[in-house]
Amino acid sequence: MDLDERNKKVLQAVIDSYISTGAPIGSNVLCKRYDFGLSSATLRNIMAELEEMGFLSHPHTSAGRIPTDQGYRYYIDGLISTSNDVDEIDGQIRQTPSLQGNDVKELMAEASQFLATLSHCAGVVVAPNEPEGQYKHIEFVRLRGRDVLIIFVTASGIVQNKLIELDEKISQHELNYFSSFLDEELEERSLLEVRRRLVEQMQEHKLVFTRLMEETYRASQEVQGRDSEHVFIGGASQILESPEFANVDKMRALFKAFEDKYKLLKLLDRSVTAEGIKVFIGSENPYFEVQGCSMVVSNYQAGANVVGTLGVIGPTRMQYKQVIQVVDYTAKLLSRLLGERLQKGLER
Amino acid sequence: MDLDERNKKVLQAVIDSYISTGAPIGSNVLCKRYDFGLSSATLRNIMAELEEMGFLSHPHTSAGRIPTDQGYRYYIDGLISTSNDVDEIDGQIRQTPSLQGNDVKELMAEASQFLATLSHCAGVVVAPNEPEGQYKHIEFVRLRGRDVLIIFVTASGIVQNKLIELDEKISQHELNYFSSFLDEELEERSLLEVRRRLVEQMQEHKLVFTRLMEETYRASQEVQGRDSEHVFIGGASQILESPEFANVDKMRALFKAFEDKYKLLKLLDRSVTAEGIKVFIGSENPYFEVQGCSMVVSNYQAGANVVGTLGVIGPTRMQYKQVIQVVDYTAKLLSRLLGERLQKGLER
DNA sequence: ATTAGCACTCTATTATGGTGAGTGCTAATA
DNA sequence: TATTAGCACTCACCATAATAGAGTGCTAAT
Repeated sequence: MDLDERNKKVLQAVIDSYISTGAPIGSNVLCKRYDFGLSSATLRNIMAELEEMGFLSHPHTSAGRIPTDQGYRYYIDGLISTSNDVDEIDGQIRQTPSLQGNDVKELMAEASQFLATLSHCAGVVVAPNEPEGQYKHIEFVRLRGRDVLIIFVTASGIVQNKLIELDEKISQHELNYFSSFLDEELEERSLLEVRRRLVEQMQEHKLVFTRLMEETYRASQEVQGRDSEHVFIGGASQILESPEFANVDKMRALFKAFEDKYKLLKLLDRSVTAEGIKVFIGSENPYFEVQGCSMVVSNYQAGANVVGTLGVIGPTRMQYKQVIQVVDYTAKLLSRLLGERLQKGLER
Repeated sequence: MDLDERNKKVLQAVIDSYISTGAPIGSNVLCKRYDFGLSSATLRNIMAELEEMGFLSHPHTSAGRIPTDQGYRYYIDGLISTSNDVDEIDGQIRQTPSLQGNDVKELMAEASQFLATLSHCAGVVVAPNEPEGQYKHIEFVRLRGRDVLIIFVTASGIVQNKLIELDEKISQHELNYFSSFLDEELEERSLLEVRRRLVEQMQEHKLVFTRLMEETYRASQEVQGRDSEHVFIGGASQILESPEFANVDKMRALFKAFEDKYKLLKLLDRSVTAEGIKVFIGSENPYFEVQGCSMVVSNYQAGANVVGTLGVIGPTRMQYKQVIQVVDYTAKLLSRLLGERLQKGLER
């Protein structure tokens, strides 16, 4: 399905126009606004052709053309492959305060807000999941005789805490002993190894500590858990600004979808397999039921490993050029920040 | 401004009807649906009187009556003082899964969701703030030479962590020493005392530890911090179900307001001074600009102290009876759970 | 004091016609 | 052969008008 150079230009123009005005565009306006050296009649023929091929459509007989999802797809594929232009949003990014959260969760929340502000879409960030992440420290704090607070720390500074109730009393002294034991045992291991090691240990020592080990095991799972607490949505109200969501039912559907963070999580996790920016247009995404939405997503890294996903959700008619740049920038920014944190955790 | 028994009944009926149907009610329908033993003409006179007094109003000449904010106020004041009826929502509450979060934050998020589900409004919970809360433990984890992770734990099991960079290198051994020192020094003290003590200590020891103390001080502030991270909103999309928000602009305004959690925080913190349920109707609340909203809020406790606020935000036309019961129930439930946690932390 | 009756008011709904942007087709043109 | 001018036709959109119906306020009778 390849297009003539001229047709390509016309398609581009139609989509550009539609993206910026939101109104269907007719042959006359197109002819006047862009300089094709062609008459409106010829444009009409071309547009009819593009419609035939599935790139454009008609809201009704006497309206102008609007892009179909397939049209957007063609447009964006062209965009991504040739996106070496100067950063047009550079100025905006400079003006926006950067991320500085201490806590990883804080950082994620800020990043989602950052995305939203710059893209005028809802920003979504899935918190890091590092099976290769390194164990750093475990701490047990005895509260009452049988109640113990477990604090699990990874090298990149993620802290997971958990309140449990043991079957038997245990002293703080014993807890400290056990914590040093684990620190020594698990030092420098990856979370995956940590869990394997814990299982082995549990089979050896069939003691009081078994329960503690079990819970430590759970904590190590939770630290890289994939539940709704690990999804951050910022600036959802940005979407409400766009006229395509000036419809009450659509809004409702959208916010319902946002509340089901778990689904969103699965969606984002599955969507992004390869590295780099990915764009999902309208119906292309089977998991997100809301009509007329697109997603622009990317991976981010901590050190050498891809650990999470971030992106934006907005109307299909969005400013893809800018949005792609913003998502790309944010992914790189977050990767850099996490990389730094990781460095701090690993060096000695 | 006291009402005749008969007028009271009519007002009650009008508001009941309006709350359940959402449509202005006329004298004819009122006459047929409720059994006053009065003709529609008499009701017309009464309604005109109630309007005169400011309890009812007219959308336009030939429409039925709807309650004013003042009308609601009267209605609710009567409601609260006489709310000793059987729990009508009892069944629903039993069917709804209860709160079980481990982490305090998780618990708060669950509570906001719980409120929303039962009240069909947005649920809001402000996380506990306990100046009287007790210090339990501090832990310093050395990451790289100058980077240290501070973990601050209170008796009720709240964990606050913070990543800092010192000016000088420091060994894990020194950190452990300092942590034991602080644990001994601050044991059993309230957060308020902890901060006072830290200031004193800082003046005595003008050493490397000063920076650590400073940051410990900050962590102790943050643990009872009052920033946007401490506000939990659940089920905001519930509000979208009600027809009064079927208006796009209102929706927008509402969600904008929800995103400004900081403002919401101040609003809730200020609103509730006395104990017990409070209801804010429409314009009564000067800080929340969205028109047509009411709030039902209550305090909750940890042990003997009031530590936080929770409630719901919904359309002025909400099922106050049920909602009040739900908010009351949730506040008590949360108080109980926090009380239990606190017990665990304090006993030895 | 209450009620029946009635004229009046105002919204909501439906019907109607005009307007204009845009198309598709045909015939003329380069 | 590709392009263009011209023209009839379509259809959403808007404003206006007409109608129906719910509800009121007032007056006079009970």
